[in-house]
This record gives sequence, C-alpha cells and structure tokens, in this order.
Amino acid sequence: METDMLPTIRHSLTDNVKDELMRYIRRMDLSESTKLPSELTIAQNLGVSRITVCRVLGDLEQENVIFRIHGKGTFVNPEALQIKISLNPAQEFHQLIERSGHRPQVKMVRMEQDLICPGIAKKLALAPDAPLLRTEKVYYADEEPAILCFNYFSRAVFAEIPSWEEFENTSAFFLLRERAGRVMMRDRIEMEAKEISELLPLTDQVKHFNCKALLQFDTINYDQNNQPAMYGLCYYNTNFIRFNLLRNQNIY
Amino acid sequence: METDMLPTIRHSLTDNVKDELMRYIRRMDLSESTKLPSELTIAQNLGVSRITVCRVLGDLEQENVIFRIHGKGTFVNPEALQIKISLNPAQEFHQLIERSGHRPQVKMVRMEQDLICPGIAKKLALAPDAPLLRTEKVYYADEEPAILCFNYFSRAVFAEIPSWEEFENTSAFFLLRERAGRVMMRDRIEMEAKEISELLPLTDQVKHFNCKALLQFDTINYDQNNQPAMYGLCYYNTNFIRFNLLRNQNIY
DNA sequence: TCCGATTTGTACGTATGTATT
DNA sequence: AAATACATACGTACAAATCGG
Repeated sequence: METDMLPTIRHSLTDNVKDELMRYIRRMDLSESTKLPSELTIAQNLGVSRITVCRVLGDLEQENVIFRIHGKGTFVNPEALQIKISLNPAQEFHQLIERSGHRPQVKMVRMEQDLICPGIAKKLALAPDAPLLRTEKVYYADEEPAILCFNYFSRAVFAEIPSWEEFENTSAFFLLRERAGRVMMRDRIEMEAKEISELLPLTDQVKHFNCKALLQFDTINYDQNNQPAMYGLCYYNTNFIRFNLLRNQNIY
Repeated sequence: METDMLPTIRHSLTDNVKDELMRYIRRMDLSESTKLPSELTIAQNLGVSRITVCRVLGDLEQENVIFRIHGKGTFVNPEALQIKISLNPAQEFHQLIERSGHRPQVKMVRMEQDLICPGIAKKLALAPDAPLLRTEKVYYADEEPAILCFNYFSRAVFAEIPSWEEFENTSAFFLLRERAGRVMMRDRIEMEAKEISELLPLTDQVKHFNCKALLQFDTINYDQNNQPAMYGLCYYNTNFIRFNLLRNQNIY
C-alpha cells in the first residue's frame, strides 16, 4: 500500500523562484547591504519573467521577509530571519521545542473514548450528545514540561480508533490524514492567559509545570472541506515556547 | 498647517475590486451557499481582466477570507467573517476594546523622561546609556482595567517632548508620525503569559486587574526606514481582549 | 529646478495546464 | 469525453517614485 506520506513536492515556477531567492537572501551579508537586485535583474538571472519575480516578492513582502520601496528597490528585513518560533504558520510541537533549543519528548497522559460534552461537540459541528474522543498529552523540553495539549475528535471520525501508542507516537494531524482521510488545512485559535491554579480542575499535570501562568490556545482545526475535525486546547509554558510574530501596521 | 492625517485613499484597481468583492461577500447568504461566482464572471461583472480578479482572490485566500478549490470554485470561509479581534493586523487599543463590546477609556499613569535602561536601549538600537522616555497607560473596558501598556522611546526622537495630556489623549503612533516624522510600518511581538504577582515589581496598577494572569506582548515597532522607534510592553486581560487568529496549516 | 535613468507598481491579453463535474 | 473553473506563466505597457546630474 502506498501512503504518499510526504508533503507533495511543489515544482511550480514561483515556488522554485521563491526557494532560490530565499537561498540568496540567507547567503547575503546583511551587515553590508540589505538591498536585493532589481526585479529585472533577478528575472534575467533566473531566466523567468519579471511578473513571476514580482509575485514572489509580493509573497515574501506579505511574510515580512522583505519590504519594497517604490522607485528605490527591494530590501531584506533582517528581523524576519532571526525569528525561530513563528506563530504563523502552525508548527508541530516537536519542532517548536527543538527550535527553541531543547530536546523534545512526549508523554500520553490520558485517553477517553466516550466523552459527552455539548460545548465542544458544538465547536466540532456535531450533535450535542455525540460521543467524543479525547487525548491528553504532555510535551517536554529537556525533561521539563513545556506544552500540555488536549485534543478532541468525534468518536466517529476514525473507523478504527488508533491505539494509545499510536496517539503517543504520531501527530494527530497525521492520524486524521491517514486513518480518517481528513487533511487539516486551516485552524482558528483564540488566545488566553491562565494561571496554573485555574487549570487544576482540568488536570493535575499542570502542577509539574515550572511556571506561574500558561498561554492557552483554543483551537479549531478545519479539513479540506472546511469542516471542523479536531478541537484542541493547548497550554504553553512561555519560558520555553516563546512565539514571535511580525505584523504590518496600519495605525494612524 | 495641513496635517494630512487620514490614511491616503487607495484607488488602485485591485483595491477597488477587493472592496467590491468584500461587499459582495458580506451580503451573501452563507447559510445557503458559500460559493462565489467564477473568476471570469466576476471579471466581466466588474469590467476588469481575469488576472486582476485572480490576484485579489489570492490576497483574500491568504487572509483566509476565502479558499479556492482547483477546478471547482471559490468559497467563502465563514469563520473569517465572525472574528472580531484579530491579532493581524495591529489595531488601536480603543478599537480592540470597542470591538470586544465594551466602552473604552484611558488613563495615563506615569511618565519618565530620563530613564537609563541598557536592555531596552539595545532593542531600540541606541547607545546603552541613551536617555529613554517612558509612558505608562491603563486602558479600561467599561471601567474595568483591560490593557496595561508601557511605551519606550529614545528621548531624542521628539524635538519637543509631548505633554502628559498629549500622551494621554493621543496614540503613540500618531505622535511619532506628526511630531517625529516616524511612521510605524511593522512590529515584531513576542508573547508570554504572566501571573499578576510576577508583575508587581513593574507597577502596582496590576493589582486592579480582575484576573489572575495576563497576556504579555513584547513589541518593537519599526518605522518607514525599518528602524526601531518604539518599544512596547503590553499586558492584556484576556477576559476582555481575546485575540483570534486564522492560520494555514502545513503539518503532515 | 528640471530631466532622464532606474526601479517598483499596476494592469491587460494571451496561452497552456490541471482538476472537477 | 466535453465543458467549466481554477493555476500558472509570459510578454507588454504605462504609471509613479527615487536619485543623481
């Protein structure tokens, strides 16, 4: 059976140009100059049309990797290259921990198969009394608890419910994709700050977190048909996981 | 004297098309269908070329307002329209409070003109012993404290330092623009969760916050030349200000 | 002050490819 | 298999901002 697990290789021209430009940017000596060659020069060097280069530069500008000044040129934004943990796009927890400079580990703490919870069922667009599947995992950074994560699914999404070991060793995104045919495309998160004691009713795992407050992400994950397929409640110890975000500002 | 305060009116074709499309989307009955007309139809209706429509749709897709399915059509993402407080782009605090359904108020709490703080001077790309200007403001939502905000500037950015009243009644962005010629274009934020007692050394204002933990944004604001012009330390009571964010997911 | 040269910004027309129905 | 609809790419043209002479 072929699973086609890897992200499909993109070979559109813009993607190639984007990769090539990013390689160029990373090799630049930014302390000397942050100016990129002109669009025309880039286009000629890469053997593509200017409009293609222009689109790529537009994308990179929206990602704040570069900024353009009309009539002057295109410049690298050095800030963007320093960021290790970006809020956007979503990243795997293991990656988050690794990129913040620690060794990641997971422990599955609990698993429930017949939870009834109308509030969460509603977020998943299910009937209020639909049975839910819930997992609780703790992610460690160098033995220290760094992320606490609850995932909720409709019990019916999986024809056969994955085992404890599968949940522990595999990301929920992968399981949803491979075992339920649901590919997560987007998520919507809502952010809150919580003090440890506020979370004790939820789980006693928080007692092991070496901090006083946690960053809470209330997340709904949507699949390829824009249907909610997973609800997540994630708590980050911001001493380990410190999200960064570059924003454009339109304030006057 | 003409201040030219208002955001310059955009009248590029893509902006018009975007506004027109957004109006169309907001008037749609999404419970019936979320499908938009085809690119060609939109182009013909608006009297523009298909490529222009395509670019606008691409922008809206990146903002998660719509999503497109190859060969099938373009669809509205109803989630995006429900979001009141988005993390992206940056918004004025008054707006944040208003959009979360409360009446906003500000109080200037403190102002210091000759602060020496090497750590913050470094973030502002200043000499370690450069004198800093600091303001402390509290924003209220219906009389309840909702946001605590410290702003740091180089004392030298303002030829004449704005008065207490000006700082209280005007946004720092406006003052920087009008009194220092620095237009804020981007910011970089780093997020942490803090328990109230951790913040007491900073200010006793936190005692009045009716919550146990605050969401901290550590923010550097960059001007039109990509130079840091303001450093901000902002604390949000997430019972009032609840940021939402739509993300694309590339997890496998 | 003005005038070109350079560079980005915007828009159109056209063509081809690919997925869905 | 055909029609429809999105995806990508090229060439061209002109506008607007910046900079140096």
